[in-house]
Amino acid sequence: MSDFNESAPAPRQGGIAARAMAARGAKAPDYLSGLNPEQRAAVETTEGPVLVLAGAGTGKTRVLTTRIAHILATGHAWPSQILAVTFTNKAAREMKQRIGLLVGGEVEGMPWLGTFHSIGVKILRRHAELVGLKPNFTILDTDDQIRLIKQLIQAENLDDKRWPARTFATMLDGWKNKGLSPKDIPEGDARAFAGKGRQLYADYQNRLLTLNACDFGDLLMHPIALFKANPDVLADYHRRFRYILVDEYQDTNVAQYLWLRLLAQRPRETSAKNAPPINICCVGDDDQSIYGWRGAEVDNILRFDKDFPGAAVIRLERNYRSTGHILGAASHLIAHNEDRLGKTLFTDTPDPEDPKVEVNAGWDSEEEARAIGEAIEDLQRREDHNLNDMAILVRASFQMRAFEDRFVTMGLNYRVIGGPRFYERMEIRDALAYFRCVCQPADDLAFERIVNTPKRGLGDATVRLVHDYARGREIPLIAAAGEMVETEELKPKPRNTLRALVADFRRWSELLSTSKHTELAEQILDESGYTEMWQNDRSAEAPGRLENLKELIRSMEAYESLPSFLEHVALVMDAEQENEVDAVSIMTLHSAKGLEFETVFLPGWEEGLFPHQRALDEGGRSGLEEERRLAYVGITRAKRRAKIWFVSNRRIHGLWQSTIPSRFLDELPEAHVDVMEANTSYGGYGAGGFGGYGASRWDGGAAFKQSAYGTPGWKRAQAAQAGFAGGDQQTRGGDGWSGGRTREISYEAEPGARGKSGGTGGASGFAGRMGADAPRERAGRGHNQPPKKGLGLYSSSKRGGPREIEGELVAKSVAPEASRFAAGDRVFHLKFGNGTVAGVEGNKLTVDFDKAGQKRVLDGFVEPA
DNA sequence: GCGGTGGTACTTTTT
DNA sequence: GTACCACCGC
Repeated sequence: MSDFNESAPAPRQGGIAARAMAARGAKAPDYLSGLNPEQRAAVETTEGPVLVLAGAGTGKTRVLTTRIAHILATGHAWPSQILAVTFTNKAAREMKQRIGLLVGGEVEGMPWLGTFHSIGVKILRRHAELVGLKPNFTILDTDDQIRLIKQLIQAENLDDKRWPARTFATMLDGWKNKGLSPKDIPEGDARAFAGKGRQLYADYQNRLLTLNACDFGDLLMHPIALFKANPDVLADYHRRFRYILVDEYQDTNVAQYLWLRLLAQRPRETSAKNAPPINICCVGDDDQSIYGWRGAEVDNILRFDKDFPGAAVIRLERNYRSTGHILGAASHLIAHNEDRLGKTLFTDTPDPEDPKVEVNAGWDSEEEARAIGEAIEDLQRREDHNLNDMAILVRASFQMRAFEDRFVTMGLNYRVIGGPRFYERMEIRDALAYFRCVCQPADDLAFERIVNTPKRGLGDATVRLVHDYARGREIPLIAAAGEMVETEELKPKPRNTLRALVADFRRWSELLSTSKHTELAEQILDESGYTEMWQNDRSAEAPGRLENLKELIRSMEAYESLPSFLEHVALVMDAEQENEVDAVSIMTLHSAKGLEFETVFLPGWEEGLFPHQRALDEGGRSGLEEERRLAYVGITRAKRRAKIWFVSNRRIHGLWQSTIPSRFLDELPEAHVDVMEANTSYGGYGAGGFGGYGASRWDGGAAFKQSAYGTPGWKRAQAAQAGFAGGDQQTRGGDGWSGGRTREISYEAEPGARGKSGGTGGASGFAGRMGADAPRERAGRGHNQPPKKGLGLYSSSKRGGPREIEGELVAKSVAPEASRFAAGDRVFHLKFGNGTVAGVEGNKLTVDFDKAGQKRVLDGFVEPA
């Protein structure tokens, strides 16, 4: 293994360079100034295992990057001797950039800074043959994986409806997260899939080997197996990596843990007695572990000092991000968790002017969206607050819809973070499949994807024949196709088409070494008819897809060849997005981790949604604790303002349910919280206990500031709700949503509510807000009346709604001013396509779309056709 | 090869 | 309620 020839001997700790540094060191180097004592300890404790428990906003990334700079500056190691792993490409990019700021170009010499997966590939490419792969193996994405599994399930003669490939893929993922190979999986799992669980897993792995392919899990599994089976290889890495740094350690799964342990610990009976130690430093926050559901083991961080005896544990608790109220609220909340190492965040700069955390109540999700929209405009107007500094963090993505709808009608710029990503779009995947076939003619999955895209008359029947032929001879599909077109086995028409296609691929492959890769890529898409397919497509998405294809080619410029671009794409499924327009961000709590905003809106704090019922049902207490950590993450994203909302009615799976406030609200400390009086809103929790949780201070009006809850309006409203919810209960049943936490409607508490069916009495309470008839209808029918109102503009998002076009689809005109369009104009809309303006009202247009029918849209969303 | 229909699922998401 | 998928019929 002379892979490491470039690795010069490490500067030893006692070495001259290091001592010189130390001697000079009374005066701390620049990069250390500005660190607080704990941060500095975390940076300077270079030797031995170190666990840095870095609370939210305590300068975690700074510590990590400064530590690396320090190791380099003091001559403890060369850049190539540092292994630094992150979870996401984004984190890796940021780290690299920040190290660059500290040490300059030296960061370029850090080949081992990257995600677990990218480093995994790197290792695997060097030793591919040791696990039965060729070094140019392909990395499958989830799509390919599922198609492959499906084939295997069918090959086993299992009903793929009863045994969906998706489910198997999830199990597979779980096994690989735990580092289990087919022989290691639990008996129960082995018996899954009609007793074929283990068999299928083994088949799947074999199939991957013949395809010369890996899935994401294998990028960790293979290196682990490789290290175990080849101690000499592992020893080489031991010699190489002097310093190992791990970001977000609380998110590591078992496989990643095993991988790290192999790299960080020499076997005890090592011959290299005098070998220098390997120093591992893990940075994380147990309170921000929110990925248990995808295999992360908080336990890894909780157990660190047992795994690495003598570990120094350094706590970073000084928070530089948020106000005292926000920290107070978040800390008090998270203190309800039992399984934690315990940290208390504090700030040095409390300010009496700081706003407390707000809790607001609303009637339903539409009202919630409206009120938040108003709050946003208010901040914008009165405080000159940038939209870019505000975010709405939701528990589940279906919540986004209400905000999108509302903001579109308001003309408020927004951006949805984390929708379907660039490389996941159909057209991009198709294009990539073409490129893969050209670069790796054995990539059957890619070939299957595009044989008949665009439609060229090579349907299932033909493909099956080619498949059988290929199987029989154990050759790839393209090769099989190439042979078959010379025989009589196919009917003339498909034979000719297939012959042409095979010839195309052959030709493109030959151009691989001579043409410029961007030109070749374009040529492939043109000659295959793929571009044309979208040009001929009259649907509204087609122009966007063509644009995406162009963007794909453009982004290839940065790479030197098609294969190197494909590798990048396989590992980096996100694409950078612009932040140039001022817009409110809407995203899930999960995707908010690591971000910060001046103002954060946290809607949907209701039992069943947050904490999510499923987390409770499936995860029990630890599920609840993870939900609580999610809440903690949410609150700590805010620098200055956190505004929490809950509503009393929400539609889940199509049914309107009455909901009760989240238990997390009760876990917030009163001292740091303001309960807002509902002014434009009605939030009703007058009656009833917190089923099983005793009284909540949200149950009564008492806790509400300047309570309006004694007023007649409030009482009527309450009555209306009791009547409504009472009826609602019948329809709800035990459908999983309600679980044991169904709101107990307390007629006793509000006797007047009964019989009257509440509605009419409540009307005045709602009038002007809900529309005078809404409550009557709701309460009167007694169940499942959607508190429907409003125009239902923008029925919005199937995939490809605003979410997909993200950032481009923010309304351009915010102020309702005269429209630049007039009736009769032809216009184009990113989502609805072409249409004719039927009417104009300020900046709102009524447009008859050719495809989508008549819609009302803001003129900022369309352009002249 | 398509388009309509019916059945089903429906938290969170990276690589 | 709705979105997606799979299947069936033309």
